[in-house]
Amino acid sequence: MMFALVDCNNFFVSCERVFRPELEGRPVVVLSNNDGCVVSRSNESKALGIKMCTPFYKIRHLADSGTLTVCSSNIELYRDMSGRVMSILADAVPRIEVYSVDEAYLRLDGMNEEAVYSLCRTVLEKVRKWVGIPVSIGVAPTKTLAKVAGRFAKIHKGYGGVCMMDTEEKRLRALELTPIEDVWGIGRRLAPQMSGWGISTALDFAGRPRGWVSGKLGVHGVRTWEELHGRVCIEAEKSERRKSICTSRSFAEMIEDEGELSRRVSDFAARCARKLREEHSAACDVTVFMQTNRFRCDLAQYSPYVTVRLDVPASSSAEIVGAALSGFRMIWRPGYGYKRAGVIVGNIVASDAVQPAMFGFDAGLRDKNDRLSKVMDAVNRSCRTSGRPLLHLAAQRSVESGEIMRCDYRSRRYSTLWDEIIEVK
DNA sequence: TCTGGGGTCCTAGGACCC
DNA sequence: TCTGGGGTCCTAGGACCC
Repeated sequence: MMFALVDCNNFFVSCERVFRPELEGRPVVVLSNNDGCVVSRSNESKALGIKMCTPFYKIRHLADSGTLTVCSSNIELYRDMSGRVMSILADAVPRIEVYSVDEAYLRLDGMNEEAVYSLCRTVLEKVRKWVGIPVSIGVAPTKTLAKVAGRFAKIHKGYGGVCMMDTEEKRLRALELTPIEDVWGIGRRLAPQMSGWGISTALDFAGRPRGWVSGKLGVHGVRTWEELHGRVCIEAEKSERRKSICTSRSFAEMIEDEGELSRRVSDFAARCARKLREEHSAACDVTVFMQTNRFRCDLAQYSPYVTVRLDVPASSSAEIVGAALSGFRMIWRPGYGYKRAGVIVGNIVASDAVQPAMFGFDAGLRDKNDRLSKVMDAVNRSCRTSGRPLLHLAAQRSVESGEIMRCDYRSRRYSTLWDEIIEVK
């Protein structure tokens, strides 16, 4: 059995470059929401020493001097581009597993090495030619090893983007050359501990006895260890249905006003409800959280959250927003400047499996709410010209209404909005 | 002045039950 | 005075991922 990990290089930056070819070869970064910090870097900006998650204000001087090109994130564009890449992959093999917006695993069973290699080359070239996105592909017997191979495909030009780990010698050599902190599953917290235990490479880790790994790191560590030995442990595909859906934002300015914050929370809740309906799901739990500015040690901190339980799983905006607002009222305290808030809906089930409640929420009202949500969804689907919904509940205030979000370096919505596409032409 | 957003899984400890 | 033990479920928090 073989897995191929297909990974889009510097994905968000590469998406921007498709529509702005003049950025090729230049240092480019894409910023997070609110132009907060760096979330994607071109190789040239990595070479400048810019780290992932660097706050933008620390590198603003590079942008001002013209050294660095900065883009605000354009999530709709990236999602659209991701879909195009994934559909090419899905056409290439019988089974793919989309792991994230910029990564997917291909299952390559029953093929010999040459066939695998040639398939990977074809995929790489098609994605590059048809979508314009450069990818790296790592092939190995397990997903963790495919990640290792993918890293080599990315950092060593000699591979031409495809690295195959198809012999025992290559596996051992690759593990020897892979720092432990670059292994999938070894994160920020574990890496320093590893070095304390005298482990600096993946090979050092793989050389420890299984029992030792189990004692120190538990089942998670054992899985990684097994996978590095070439034995498949991480196979299960993610379930179809997400287990929780979160909508949250940091605010450009701190919010102190109760009404203002509750409108944002209502909006987050309505977005969660909409996402639920899009997936034909319903949720039993609605969690509301808010946070003060954790970087301002000089200010009082307060970061409460609460989960409101619904009697019957719901997906109508009215019910989800209602639950979120009741949670909001439980935890809101005056006198703080809130920098971030959000809503998480959890305990998600299929909406067609929902049993009507015998008591509690009135069935007639529920039905009315569901129908209202359907109508709103339909109207908003057919009237989306500005990227924001036309209809919303009175309690909401759209977080993307412009005046409250910063996005000074935003690219056009090249692939997703007709008015802007027409404008480009 | 200025620091993202959205997920998953595991585990320890408490509640509860017999 | 003396106060079991084991199993299961739930939850909060931590760690990881992109």
